[in-house]
Amino acid sequence: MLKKNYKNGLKIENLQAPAFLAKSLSDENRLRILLCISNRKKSVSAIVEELQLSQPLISHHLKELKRSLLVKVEREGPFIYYELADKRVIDILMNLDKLATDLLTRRKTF
Amino acid sequence: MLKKNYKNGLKIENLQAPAFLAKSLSDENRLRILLCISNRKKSVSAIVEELQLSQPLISHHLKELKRSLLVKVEREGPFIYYELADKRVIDILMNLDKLATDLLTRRKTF
DNA sequence: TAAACATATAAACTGTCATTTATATGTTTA
DNA sequence: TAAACATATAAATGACAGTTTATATGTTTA
Repeated sequence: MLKKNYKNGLKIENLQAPAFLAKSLSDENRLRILLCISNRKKSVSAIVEELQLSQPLISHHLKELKRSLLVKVEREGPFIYYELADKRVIDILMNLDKLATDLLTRRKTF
Repeated sequence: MLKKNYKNGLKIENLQAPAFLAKSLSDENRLRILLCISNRKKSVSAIVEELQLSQPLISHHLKELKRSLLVKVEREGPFIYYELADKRVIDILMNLDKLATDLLTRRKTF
């Protein structure tokens, strides 16, 4: 029995990984965190300060981002620094944002 | 007060749209549906047949995909056809899949 | 118009998730 | 070692999402 590959390289029976990554990107606060650390690693308290969210909430989302392997963690004294594991996630975010904008524009135009 | 733009064009205070799109892409069955209609429009029953999921479940997910503007709908007689609203969503899926694969590989390697 | 078919909707259930509040762990400094 | 600080974890809560079962809507055909 032939399984379709959809020439994209995507296999219809194995979409668990991209779905899991997308779920990690589906929360606005997590996107803020990713953007916040997109240029350099930052400590939890620095992220809390920048995003004006509670420390437990930031920690919770960082844990989620770590679970999906999107961030790397590093200790330096009392501080714990988080950084992007792969900058390509920012490109994906840009593409998502562009697509969303275009889809919304089309709906309003037509 | 200057708001950072993160040179990516992404504004940290306006990530609602990409987060919403990502949420739509966060379910494996919805990704299957998107892939299933990636080449040509298909009727609901055709999708049900291909993916071997219940008809109400497919309808439910199609409604969700329509809500996020990712699919277009068209009636032809008794059939209702769904098609991709924008093929770029497939590129995004490919990038998500590649990133996921690489992240997982790295974890197992190091 | 009645029967058959395609699709959508509703209700119910279960599990998951984001957030808050409170507390614990671990590190540095005095 | 005690106090101060940085971060993580736990418990509780309310909201939401995926699935199933049952039924409704809408279209075609006999």
